[in-house]
Amino acid sequence: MQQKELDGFFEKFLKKEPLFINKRSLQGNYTPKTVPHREDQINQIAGVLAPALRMEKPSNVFIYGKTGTGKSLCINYVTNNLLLTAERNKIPLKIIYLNCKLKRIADTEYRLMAQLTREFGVEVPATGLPTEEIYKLFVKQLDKEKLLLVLILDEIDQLVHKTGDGILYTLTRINTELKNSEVTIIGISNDLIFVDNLDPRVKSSLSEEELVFPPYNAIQLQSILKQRAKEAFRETVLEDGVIEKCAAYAAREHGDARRALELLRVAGEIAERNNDNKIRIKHIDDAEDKIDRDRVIEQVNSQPKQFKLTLYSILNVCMNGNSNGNPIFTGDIYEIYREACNGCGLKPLTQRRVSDIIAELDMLGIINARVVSKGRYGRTREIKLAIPDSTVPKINNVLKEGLGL
DNA sequence: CGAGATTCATGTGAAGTATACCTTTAGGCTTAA
DNA sequence: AAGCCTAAAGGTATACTTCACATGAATCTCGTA
Repeated sequence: MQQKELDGFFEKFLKKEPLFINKRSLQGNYTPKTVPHREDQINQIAGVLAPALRMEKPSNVFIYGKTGTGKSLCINYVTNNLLLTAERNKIPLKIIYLNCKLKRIADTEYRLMAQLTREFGVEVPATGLPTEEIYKLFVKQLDKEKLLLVLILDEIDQLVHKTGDGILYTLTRINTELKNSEVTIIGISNDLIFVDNLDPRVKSSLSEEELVFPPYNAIQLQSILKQRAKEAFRETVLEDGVIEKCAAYAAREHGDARRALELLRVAGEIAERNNDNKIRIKHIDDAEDKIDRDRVIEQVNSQPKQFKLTLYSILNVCMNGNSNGNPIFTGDIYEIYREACNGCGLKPLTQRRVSDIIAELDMLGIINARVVSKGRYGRTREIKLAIPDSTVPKINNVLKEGLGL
């Protein structure tokens, strides 16, 4: 009986006209044929990088802009084309893109160099070797034959925040050690004031060219959405006002185009799942919830156990005791944390370390933690959840599962 | 009443430790001439 | 004697701990008006 039902379901699914023609064009890593509202930036990047085709080292570039303002997209767009031309003309050009935020991949000097070396097809151990050794290995690989390397470091501010600007210094100086090859560095940062704390030597050599990506406004977002929607959906499936609403939502959050596109895509998926033949405005609201939830859950899940446990403790303190938005403090959390450690057989870390973990959770945007002085009553972090209440229980479950509680 | 000293709870920096992993080296064993 | 394997020695990166000092506004203290 159950089987029959399922059969019917699949049959119906097949007969139904799909909403999507090409879902890919709404996905994050998709590079469209044209990038509207970013002509200036693209031209500038192209202008800077073009000398590479004559085997001259392009200037280093520094790019600022909030998330979803098209930084990665434009870089991708330009470098892809550059690479094509280079291949056609047999120019030895290599482009490496690295996101420095990725835990355990490129978040320390050693790991960054190791990852770069791996890009040349050389396996390097995750630990054990001196960083210097890896550096030499990388230089050797790079200098084996004439090559222009364009190194794109995304979210470079995170890296510097964690490990200081020593890496950038070595990287900007690497050209002096190379005989055949040359390296151009493109740094991407969300943080506009981050450069000010850099060693002046690094600063000047890294930002030979600077480029700012302003946020998209609602009108621009609309046109982007329309362009992509045309590729993604069949013609009649969008209810009036859907695009406008997506754009408005995203404009509200510093013009984040990635978010707008995701909103539209997820709304489509929800509509499809509900057997609706149109994407309606209410689907967007559902989509917004779902995206927030999924993003946080994914982020939470990729954290190490101790981070999860710390977050779990924060969640518990927030929900149980003084729930209604009252801030909570490091001390409270550490107490609960210790208890929770007993609960799941994990060895408790020191408060010192937990304090650092809380700071990192703050950096990730899962919580808001602010150092406040409470006068006579000491000094502590004031911690608030940065995730919507509706998703808290779900995340709590995810954490419990991950910790075996 | 107000200026300065005190105080609390924890932030924060530096140095040390444990662990996991790496390469090098020396010793011991096997093998083949 | 040469070749190969193994274990010890000596090294590193990373996550964490230990120690010690820094912070900064509420509160206290005490001199002065």
